[in-house]
Amino acid sequence: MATIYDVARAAGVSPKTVSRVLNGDAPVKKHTREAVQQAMAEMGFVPSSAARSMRSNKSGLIGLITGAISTKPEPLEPQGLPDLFIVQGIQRVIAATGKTLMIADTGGRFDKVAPLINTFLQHRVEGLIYVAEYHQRVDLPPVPAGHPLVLVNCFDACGTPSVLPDDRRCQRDLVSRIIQSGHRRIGHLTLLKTQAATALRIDGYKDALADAEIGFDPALVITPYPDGLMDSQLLWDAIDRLLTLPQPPTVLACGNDEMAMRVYGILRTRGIKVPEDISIAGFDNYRVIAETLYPPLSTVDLPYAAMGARAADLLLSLINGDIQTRPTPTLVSGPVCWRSSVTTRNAITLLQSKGRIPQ
Amino acid sequence: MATIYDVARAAGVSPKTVSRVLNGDAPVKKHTREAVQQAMAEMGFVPSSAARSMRSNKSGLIGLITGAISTKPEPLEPQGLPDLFIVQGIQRVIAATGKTLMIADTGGRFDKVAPLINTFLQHRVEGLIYVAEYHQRVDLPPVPAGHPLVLVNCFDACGTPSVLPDDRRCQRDLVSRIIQSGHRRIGHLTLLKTQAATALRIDGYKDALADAEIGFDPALVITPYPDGLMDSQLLWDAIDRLLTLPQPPTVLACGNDEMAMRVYGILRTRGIKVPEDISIAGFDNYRVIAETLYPPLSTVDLPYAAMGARAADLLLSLINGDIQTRPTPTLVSGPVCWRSSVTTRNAITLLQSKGRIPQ
DNA sequence: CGATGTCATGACACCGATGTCATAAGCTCG
DNA sequence: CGAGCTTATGACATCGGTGTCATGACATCG
Repeated sequence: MATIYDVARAAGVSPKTVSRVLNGDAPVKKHTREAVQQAMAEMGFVPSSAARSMRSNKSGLIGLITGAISTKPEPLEPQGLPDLFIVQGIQRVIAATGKTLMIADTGGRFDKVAPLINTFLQHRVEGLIYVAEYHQRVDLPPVPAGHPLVLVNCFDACGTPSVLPDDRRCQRDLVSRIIQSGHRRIGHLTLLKTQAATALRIDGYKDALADAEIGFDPALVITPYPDGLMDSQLLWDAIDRLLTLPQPPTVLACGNDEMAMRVYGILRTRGIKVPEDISIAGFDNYRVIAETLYPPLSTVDLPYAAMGARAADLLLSLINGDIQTRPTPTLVSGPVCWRSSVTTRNAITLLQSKGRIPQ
Repeated sequence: MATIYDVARAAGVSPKTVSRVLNGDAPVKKHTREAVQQAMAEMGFVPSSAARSMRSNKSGLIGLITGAISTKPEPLEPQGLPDLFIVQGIQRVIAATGKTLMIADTGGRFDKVAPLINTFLQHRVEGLIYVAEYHQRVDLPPVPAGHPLVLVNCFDACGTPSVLPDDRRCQRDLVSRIIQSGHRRIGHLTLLKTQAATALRIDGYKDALADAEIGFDPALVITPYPDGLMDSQLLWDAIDRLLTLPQPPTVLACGNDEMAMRVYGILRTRGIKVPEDISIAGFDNYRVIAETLYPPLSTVDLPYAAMGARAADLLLSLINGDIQTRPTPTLVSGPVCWRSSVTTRNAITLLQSKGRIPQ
């Protein structure tokens, strides 16, 4: 591969002049410049970023660690790959700055994180991003000082800057929108209790109820898969428990769009129509599901790409030294995506259930 | 950041000795080695791969270009992100060799491919992989000689080594399995005619029919979205045309799992039961869909991860010079995933439809 | 006209590893 | 005991760019 020395010889100038043409950091006579450019083109010269970064101590690299790209232990968690959208968002912002992203995944094994960080440090990355597969607490191996690190979709105990989904606000917005449509009894099928998002979303659910001055009924909140095993029978049992309540819910707000999809299937085989008999809402706006289901699913968009973009911006600020550290996590929320899986209950029904009009 | 010179000074040895400890390529007295290792640990020394690769002319980097990680122009094609699984497979193989993967995406814009290749060349990648989003022909900008390139999920006119899904064989296997279950009239809802996979799959469909000595009826093969616009009405029209045939199909083999999912929804709103009234099969084994649908979807696994792994193996061989070029594309197929969306028709029905038993 | 300044270019050192060769110490063996 | 060998270590050049400083050719100005 040709070097600036080869180019310099061919163009009859010094290597330094070639460097100047490359970077445009000092004036070069037009005639000289063109000779150099022609030589570069003829020889197919491509500058070596290794040599460049060695001298300048700037690699132009950003390291990204995720479990996203890898299959988990098997079987693949059908999580919905939200982390991939986070990577998208990061990629877009980083690419726009001319830096290059190095992506590595842990293959699901946490003990690979330290070696991966080491590899990145060898490449002298200017910053590191860690993307978790779902909202969780993590405990990363220590990163030497002077290497900015941003966590996305996760947080740690030592106040590392992080970008998190605003589960509470999203759930609140969704439930508020449902209430606005006239529903008063809202069932909530949660994800696992162990997931950080679950408690936050229950808080958001309660917030929305409180805003509308609706009392909270714990019987309406159920965790269908308490042990993480996704069994249709368990899901039906949970739904059944809700539907046989003295005052059954008119809508089921599911922990995510995938669960909503399962609920669709189960209800239909039981002869219950969606949304005529009962309304369904999801969470995540996992579009392949939400837009393809019939009827299309009302859900709330967890803006994973935006989270990624925010994280990248934050990292770039840290690299530039614009800001020091941000101990408070950055919360990102997304819009409610209203489709047709939740019916509008009319005002009379609404007022009746509020007790303002006798039934 | 500490260098081997700093370490050498701290340990009272020469830089070269530190290098020997690092690489273990020459004997070092135990006492000396331990002193060096301790110094390295204390100073948090991490070798610079830039310096290393400059001297050795080996970067240990593999460049991967894809549109996978990026949102397309908007709206996001709900393709199913198969290319991400390809990236998984590549990642796993590359990581096992100790090399590092640099991933960049085109953001859907083809004109970004050339600059991305250039960036990778600057980093002196040892090889390049291009991953397409769906089986297609591509025409990449030229890559300078001496840089191995492998195409995945795509091929070009100049015989660049490529790894492709064996659409024909997969479709044949799936249809054969359907025939084995007693079906004789098999509807086929194809993807776009412009997609490379479509013609191959129709060939596979015909192969399976021929194997079972069933005549091919062109009326059973329909492209529901001829213009690429996914409209439920168009899909219903296509299904309706099939169901109103003199001899309607007993099963619908869909172009992919997502289409199958839409078909589920549409049939149900028309009061047609799956699989009692009509069986459905998909394509891709997009698990979030295939396993979550109710009933779970019979489909065929396009082993994207395996394709990625094969591509990475192929690239590594090219880098090592083990092989020259492989002008024939490598075809990869996957197993039929039999679930419960296709019913078994009993032998009498089968024989009747073959005309061997009078009805 | 000479002092001063600007422009275009080159010489040279340097970034941090490693390959090559040299060398000192220790050992074997005739 | 010294030639010859192995072992452990160091000096130095090198990879391909870029930062620093120097230099020669002109232009400007008092």
